Amino acid sequence: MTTGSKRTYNQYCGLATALDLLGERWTLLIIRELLIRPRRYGDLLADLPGIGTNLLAERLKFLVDEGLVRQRNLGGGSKRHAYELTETGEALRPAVLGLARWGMDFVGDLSAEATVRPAWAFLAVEAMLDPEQAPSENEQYEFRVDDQVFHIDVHDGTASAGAGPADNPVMTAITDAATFVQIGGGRLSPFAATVSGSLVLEGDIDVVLRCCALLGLDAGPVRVAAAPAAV
Amino acid sequence: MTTGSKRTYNQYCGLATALDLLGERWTLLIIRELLIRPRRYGDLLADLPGIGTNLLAERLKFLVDEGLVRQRNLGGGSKRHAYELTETGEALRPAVLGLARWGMDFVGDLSAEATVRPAWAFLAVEAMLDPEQAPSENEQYEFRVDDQVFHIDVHDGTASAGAGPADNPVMTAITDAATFVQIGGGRLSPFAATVSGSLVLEGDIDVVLRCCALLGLDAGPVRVAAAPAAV
DNA sequence: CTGCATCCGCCTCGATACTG
DNA sequence: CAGTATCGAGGCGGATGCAG
Repeated sequence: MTTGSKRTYNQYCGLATALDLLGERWTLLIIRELLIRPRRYGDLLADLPGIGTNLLAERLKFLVDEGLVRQRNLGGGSKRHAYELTETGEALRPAVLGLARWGMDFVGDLSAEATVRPAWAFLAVEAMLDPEQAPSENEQYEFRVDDQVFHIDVHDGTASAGAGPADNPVMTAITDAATFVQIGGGRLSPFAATVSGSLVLEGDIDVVLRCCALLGLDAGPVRVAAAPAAV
Repeated sequence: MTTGSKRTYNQYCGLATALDLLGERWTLLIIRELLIRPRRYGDLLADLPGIGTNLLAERLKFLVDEGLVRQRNLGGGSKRHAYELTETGEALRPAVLGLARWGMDFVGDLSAEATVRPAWAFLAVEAMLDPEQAPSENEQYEFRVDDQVFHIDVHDGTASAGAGPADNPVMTAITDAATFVQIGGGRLSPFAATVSGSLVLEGDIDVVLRCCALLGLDAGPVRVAAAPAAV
């Protein structure tokens, strides 16, 4: 903190400007966590293994200064507060989801050291949602990934994801976070996951196929099982 | 290069995986340049001031190894080749444009040391294009930013950007790169830029307003000038 | 106990010099 | 022209300390 000289690309361009704000290590992962829900400092520290306490504090202070994040006061003591995104930070959601969608095709095999969090599955569903594929039926699909429950709501040809259970789901998917990411990355078909038992689907076969299409998924050889007449 | 240990977030998540590939310094700016057009090593070095020769070589090698970039052989000597994006790398376009669009609202005043390149204006137009706002008319708008010429083609309710001049433009915008970015970031209205002479617009006023809407721009008090009856 | 600040070893970065 | 080799500076990661 001597000269205050910050490393910058010095380019008059939107992408370079965005990277001057977000390009440093851990910054976009902090944004990801806050896109899921507001968090306390300790929550972020626990959900981002390896970040180091000084870096997290420094990044948060910078993001607050730049107006992407603000502190909301929780009741209790003076130091009890949560970090949450401002409107400006929230505006990053489509861009971050775009990167996440692209990266899902590159997730490798699950190693022993890798961190897995069910909350990330919620962002994955948002990232996979293809608005063009929204079915004409008004219906809801519910997802239970470990301890996280969220849903997709299709209404008047528009699909959106939301936290918590669905009001009246026509399909329910129950699985664990690792299986969910593997399916999203195309490394595992919903059919195969159902056979192995790591995914449990409740709902009509047509509904399941509609939901898979909405998420850009190839369900696997489900049709064959349902209609053995076809090759 | 002893252990080959690469710094990774070790998170089973699409965004973390994407950042393991793209999150290091300069990487996304290299992708940006290749999204505009293929480049030689020397071109990239010239268009990315401050990168350093070793970093550029290292990043390119990594991107080639990961399958995002490939080398295309140009005629001449054996060492004459250009770098271009693979299909996988090209798939980053929407995500990168999303970040660029977000960042445009944060570009500050143009400083003396800042680099400005007219080629970036092409990506800016792509990033600003709002498919929802495509007019019903089939028409083309041409842009001449310094030495770069590109256009928007609206056809059957779909708008797309392309390099080179338009076949039959109903509007032509002539400006410099700095002015273009300032307009895109909302720091300058097309109207004000026209008054100061840094932007020259040729075309019917209705066409200009349609083009501004397509790019998410507030044209400025143009209506007042065209119809002085209104306040 | 939570929310940071300080310190230290190491790795990445940026710039220059050098080679095919 | 297209990189490789080298080295100082600074960002990062982990442990520890401390204040409210």
